[in-house]
Amino acid sequence: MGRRGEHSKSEIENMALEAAERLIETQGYSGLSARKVATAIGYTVGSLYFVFKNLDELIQRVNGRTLDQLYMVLKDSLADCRHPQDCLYALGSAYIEYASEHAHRWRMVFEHQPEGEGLLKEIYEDKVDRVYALVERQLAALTLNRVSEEEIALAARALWSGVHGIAILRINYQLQPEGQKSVLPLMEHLISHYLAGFDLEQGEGESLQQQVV
Amino acid sequence: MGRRGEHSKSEIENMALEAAERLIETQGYSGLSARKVATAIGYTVGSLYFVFKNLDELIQRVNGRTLDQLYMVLKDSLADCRHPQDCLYALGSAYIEYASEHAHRWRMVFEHQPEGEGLLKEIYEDKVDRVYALVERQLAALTLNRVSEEEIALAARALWSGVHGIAILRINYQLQPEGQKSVLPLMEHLISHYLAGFDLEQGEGESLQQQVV
DNA sequence: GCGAACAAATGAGCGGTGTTTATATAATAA
DNA sequence: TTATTATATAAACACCGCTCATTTGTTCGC
Repeated sequence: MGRRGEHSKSEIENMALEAAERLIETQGYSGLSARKVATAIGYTVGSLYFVFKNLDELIQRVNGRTLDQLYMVLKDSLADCRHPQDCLYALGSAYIEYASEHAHRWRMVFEHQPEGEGLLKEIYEDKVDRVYALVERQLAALTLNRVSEEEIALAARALWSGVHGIAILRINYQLQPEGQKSVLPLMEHLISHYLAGFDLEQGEGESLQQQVV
Repeated sequence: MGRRGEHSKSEIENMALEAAERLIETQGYSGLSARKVATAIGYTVGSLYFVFKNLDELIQRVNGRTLDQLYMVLKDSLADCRHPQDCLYALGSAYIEYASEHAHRWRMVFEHQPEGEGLLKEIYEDKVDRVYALVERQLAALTLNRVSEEEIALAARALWSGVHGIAILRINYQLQPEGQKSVLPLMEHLISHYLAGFDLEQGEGESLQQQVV
């Protein structure tokens, strides 16, 4: 055997990532295994380890692609909104919809802890930051320059933690009988209340500066 | 061998749960295995399956105990507060502290999906509801009877999703160099802004009733 | 006291996992 | 054409969850 050159290294890489995504999407994390991925692309286990250091790296790569895809979806969701608050609703709606449609793959992004100090981890964090930046931009537009950049960053993380939590609620109950009702009003409720408070408190001097994570 | 009657079934059960908790707390979910638990309590694998249907059930039992413990901690955190908003801060602070101190075990509660339709799952959900009820009680006190019970329940879930997200931020970055700074101001920021918006919008008629999950 | 019945505990075994490595093979260079 | 090099393989290792025939200790009827 040894069909040298039939597929380039990066081709195998792509095939493996796509196969892994398919497995995760349909069977969840527990449905993923090196042998299954290898079989799905017509190779054997060993070849996978020729391309990826280990399964952890493959998962991180899948997560990276998921984050890219999520970013695109969120970015596109801003096409039809004008007022920042509506744009935040649009982002929240798109976020929850994506999480719901790709529940397994989406969950893996947050549940799989990237281990080690590799370059891959930094790329990973940049991708996360890029998603948050979309929220920050809307918050900045909403508050003009009345609020510091740092506080905007923190507000985005606090607010989006809430939207994230609602997305988790959504996918946890989407298989139950009473899970048919929309969760979007809950998301809008959270955002509107939060923003209303933001406008109110502005000027009271309760700064959050320097309070990073 | 066969040391019949040395430990009762429930004794073995308890020993196993404690050993499992220790393993999870120190090595995370991946450090847990039936053989390790069995060895830790001086038995063999087979005996574990005499007490638990499978490893999934053992994990659900561990999660149940974690939820009980979390409930107690949250309940105790309310001892020194008077105003509902301060009580919410206290709950948030206790929640984040518990999550941070028992990160692995706490994460498992949310990341391990209870499978099947067993009785255990319902007990599990009751334990979750009991935790939410602590938040609902403060929100109810804060809004008196201006807000319906159902809306309170939803508000509690929306708000606490945010606090939960902040707790995740906390444990994700607690090992990093810049992770030393407190996340508590971020939590108070979220709660105060959300509550401020709650008071504002009240009366505008944007009801969330019937919008369950 | 003794054998039968029963409950408790074992440990080998099954099919699976991630990962490593010696080996075989196909494409390329000399 | 031969030697080299890059691919791909299959076997092996140690572990995993889980099952079950078997052994063991206890207890009960006689």
